[in-house]
Amino acid sequence: MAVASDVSEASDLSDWQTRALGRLRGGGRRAGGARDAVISVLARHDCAVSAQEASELLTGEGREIGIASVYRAFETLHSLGLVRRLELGDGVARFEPALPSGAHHHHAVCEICGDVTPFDDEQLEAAMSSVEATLPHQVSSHEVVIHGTCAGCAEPSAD
Amino acid sequence: MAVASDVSEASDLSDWQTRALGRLRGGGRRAGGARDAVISVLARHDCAVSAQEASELLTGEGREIGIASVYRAFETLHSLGLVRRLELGDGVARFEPALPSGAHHHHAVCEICGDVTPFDDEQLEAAMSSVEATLPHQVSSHEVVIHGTCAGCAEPSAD
DNA sequence: GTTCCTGCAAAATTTTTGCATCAGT
DNA sequence: ACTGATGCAAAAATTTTGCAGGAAC
Repeated sequence: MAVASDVSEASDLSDWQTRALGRLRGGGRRAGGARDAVISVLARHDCAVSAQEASELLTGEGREIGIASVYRAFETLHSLGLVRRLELGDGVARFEPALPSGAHHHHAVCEICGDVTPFDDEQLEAAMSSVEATLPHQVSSHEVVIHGTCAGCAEPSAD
Repeated sequence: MAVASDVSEASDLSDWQTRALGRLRGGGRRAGGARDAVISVLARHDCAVSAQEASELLTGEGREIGIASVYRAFETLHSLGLVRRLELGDGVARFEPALPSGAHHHHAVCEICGDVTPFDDEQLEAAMSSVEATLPHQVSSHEVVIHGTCAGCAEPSAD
């Protein structure tokens, strides 16, 4: 299956949220509203959320968080390995939960509307592993970004 | 072979430079020193050059170019499909020649020293093609970024 | 009460834009 | 001369940092 949106991921995300909160507490850190809020946004959206988006989503649900706190939350989570940091080509950093299972997906970005579609593929991961084995690097992560036009934007409608 | 640095690419790059200059002339555009300078930097470096780097390289060889002109040159070349635009994870856009053959490579970035190593792999490209076929997108390009620690930085030397 | 967190504002970066000047055709 | 290219400076956008006030333990 190419598009990653299994039901199983729902519980993974719930686990992730619990784990993230636990890791923060365990590290001598405090519960702080802003950080929990950012974690909850990530847990609900899973895929590629920017600081702006997280801030707007939270504002939309009545939970207004300073943008600096959002960036700081992302930074903290990233340094703990709890989120992946992505750049999809528009000059904005995005973050998404790093699941303990190592499960992850990649992204197809529409050059017209900017829509981001997640996908995953076993053979692609296998090929990545092979390539990584040939590099002298100690690989910690990888990301694949596909650029193109999404089905909606490519539609031969009004032309 | 994993690391892309064939001798054959040298002539590809020479061709690319000629072609890029031709395309600019053909589009009613003028020769302008800044744009030619940026093209020559890309042709010589091939791999992932940022605006800052291009500017510094040119300054280093006595050819001082305004940073705005460098950005404008990249933009023009990108809109003509002559360069690929990349983001490797540090919040900076990088550009490299888009060869007419479609030949391209990907990048491994060291998280310690920031060094960028190009690589390519046929099987990886094949896997990418397969995945792309399953997407409803009209794919125009793709990029793969591997994050990790390079051999030099991983060395168990002074510890 | 102490320590960490949060938010605002200011700063630092990267990239874009306006405008007057300069260069290619 | 005309038109587009360039450079400088200002603006815009994204991200980071300083600091005072507030919250968690």
